[in-house]
Amino acid sequence: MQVVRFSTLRTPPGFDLTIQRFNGSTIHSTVQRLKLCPATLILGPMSAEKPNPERKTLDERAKMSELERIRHSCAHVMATAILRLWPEAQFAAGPPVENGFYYDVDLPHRISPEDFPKIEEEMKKEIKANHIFEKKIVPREQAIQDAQSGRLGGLTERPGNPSKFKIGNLEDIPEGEAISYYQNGDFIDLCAGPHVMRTGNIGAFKLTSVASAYYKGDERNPQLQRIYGTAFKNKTELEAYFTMLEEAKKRDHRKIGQEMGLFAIDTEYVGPGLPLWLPKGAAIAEELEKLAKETEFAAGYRIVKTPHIAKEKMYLTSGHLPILYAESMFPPMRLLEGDEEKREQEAFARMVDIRELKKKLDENSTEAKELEKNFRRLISEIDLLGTKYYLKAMNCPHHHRIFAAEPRSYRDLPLRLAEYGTCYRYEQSGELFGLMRVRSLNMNDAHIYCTTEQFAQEFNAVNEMYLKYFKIFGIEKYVMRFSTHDPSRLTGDNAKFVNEPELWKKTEDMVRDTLKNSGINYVEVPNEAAFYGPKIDVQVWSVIGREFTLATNQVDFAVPKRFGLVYRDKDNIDKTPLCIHRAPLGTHERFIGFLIEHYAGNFPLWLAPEQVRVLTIGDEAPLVDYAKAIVKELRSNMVRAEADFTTNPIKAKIQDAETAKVHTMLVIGPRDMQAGNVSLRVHGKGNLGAKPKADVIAEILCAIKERRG
RNA sequence: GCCAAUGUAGCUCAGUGGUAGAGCAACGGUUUCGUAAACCGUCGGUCGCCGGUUCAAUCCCGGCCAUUGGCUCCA
Repeated sequence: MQVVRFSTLRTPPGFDLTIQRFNGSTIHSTVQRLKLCPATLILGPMSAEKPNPERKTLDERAKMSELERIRHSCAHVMATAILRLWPEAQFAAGPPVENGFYYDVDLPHRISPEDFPKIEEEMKKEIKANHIFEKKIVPREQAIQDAQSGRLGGLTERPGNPSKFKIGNLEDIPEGEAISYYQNGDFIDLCAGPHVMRTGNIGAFKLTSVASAYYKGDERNPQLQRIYGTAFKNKTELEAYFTMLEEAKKRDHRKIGQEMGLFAIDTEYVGPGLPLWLPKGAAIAEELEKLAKETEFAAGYRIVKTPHIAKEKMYLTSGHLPILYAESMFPPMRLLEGDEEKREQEAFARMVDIRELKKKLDENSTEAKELEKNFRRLISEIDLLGTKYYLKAMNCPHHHRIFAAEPRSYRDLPLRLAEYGTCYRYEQSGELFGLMRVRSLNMNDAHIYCTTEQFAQEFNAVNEMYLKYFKIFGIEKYVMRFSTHDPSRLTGDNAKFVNEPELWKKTEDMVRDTLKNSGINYVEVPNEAAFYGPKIDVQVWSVIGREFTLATNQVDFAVPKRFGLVYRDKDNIDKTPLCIHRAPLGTHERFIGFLIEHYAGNFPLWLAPEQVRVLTIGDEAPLVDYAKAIVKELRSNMVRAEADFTTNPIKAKIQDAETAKVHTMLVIGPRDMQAGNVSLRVHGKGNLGAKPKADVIAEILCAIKERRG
């Protein structure tokens, strides 16, 4: 096994990006040919033990760049400064990260950005003192003792305030591995290094934000305050970094989406995470859908349409309910039939009575407890009344019922059912993020039912479809992630995966072989599979560096069986098909959010919300008539063309069109009209001069048809 | 969901314990102009919502909602 770290994904040249964690897991891969496009890889061996994702191996540490050492050292300096201000602070982990460093600290005082100046002041003192980062190897017993005395991650011994997180960190250090301290001035930290020579080697730094994080990334652990900062070799680089951040913010899809009028999120009337597609944004979605429909029709997919809701039984059968996926689904709506409504009202009335009675009693009395029991029984009684309907969070169960709607023969396979519909997922409020993470999802979804023999070819075809799409959009920076199951989670309280050990092995091997044989680069991530089978996700990064799954391709060997899906094989025996869930364009929301940032709003002609704007110089009637005819011709050819025939000066009209990121501007003045020309101007390319009207229109139609970048 | 910060006009943002401004946008008019902003005027806000303190709250305090930055989770 190898740990994979890679750099420079969505950061500008010269800035080192290290991704240590990948959805909570360290990236593993068994492959040697780890040339992930186009990320640079640094490989290092990994210990046989299940890794703590926070922990780097010694080998990885040895390879830390100068910049990482500066940042890591700066984290220690920050801890030193925080301790000068709040000596009781307890520290957990303080590594360098993609664009800087952080240190997790437990402290009753809530550190806010207002505290940054005084922390930075202390840090400057520590840097000015130019202390040496002194390394010391100590026996484990001494380390434990120093942690208990509060000396680790402290300036002095702190009786009664042991370094509790350092004790936990010590446990993660394998037996036999050297335990080392680093000391700068009074500050001693349990740390494997490496550091710069002296605190004075930290060139320029700045604290950036404060957040919270669970100790060791586990939500059962205490929440710590995570103080983020960044550091560079010198002030120039530090300033360049902040300039870059400002630039990145300008292409944030939320900002551009607002400016260009692509979508709106009306939290008051519609709800958080439920974007409204404005006409211009919807136009992009339509284009994506058109691309998908053309591609999929040619590849033998058939479109189906299904309702947005289904009975509870559907999801109990699929396994999404009662527990596994319940949190991610909107609560059900219930339809009461017959006398159920009456029974419900009676139960409610009784509940009110019970509450009143209970108020008069001592909470711990037997009678109160009995009433409480009755109250709960009534709740569960009500819960059982009526038929529950759920908003669908995925299309697969509906598609399974389509499979079941007719008798199937092996001759029908592979059966590829595609749907362009909306699903609804109840994402946690803190997860919502512009278009990238929403609660209503328009999916380019399909399910392929096939035999084991057909699997490899079908699975490959899906992967090729991704790559074809990515080429069209010029998406080059992505990582394919192959998620497998964790055998220890097939049964028991912590069970996450269907208990079919052999099928897991078989399908995972199939996927791995398919990937290897097709030469696709990927990383393998244990324990991240869907509950019904292994999957491949395509990971990309938003402009502010947040990671997202764009496309997905999943194997399902479990759910078709639960629905009793079968086809009659050649040997006259009924067999269960495999199912491939795939969404090469992910959801429209996320894909478009990504594309907005990818293109910085400057969409290619075929995708541009407003493809052409015709601008007249002045508003004389004959000129306007000439221009109107051009708009009409374009529109009758399905070109999204708008007109600006106002009396504003042409400079102002061009300014408006450029600001709106209109792809092609056709400027028409009296001279053009007389010659049967239009003056062509393309967004970002400036004035391309006068050309015959017919030629320009033909070229526009051609470029759209060919989806030219 | 958790931790923190933020919430002033459609947008970007000033500002104050004595019920608010600017630029852009929008609208009306003047201008008839050749490739990134012509000129004049008008409209526009229960200062996120609810409650508390106060003679008086947009400002201080509390709760809620939403957003942002993270964590956890995911397409």
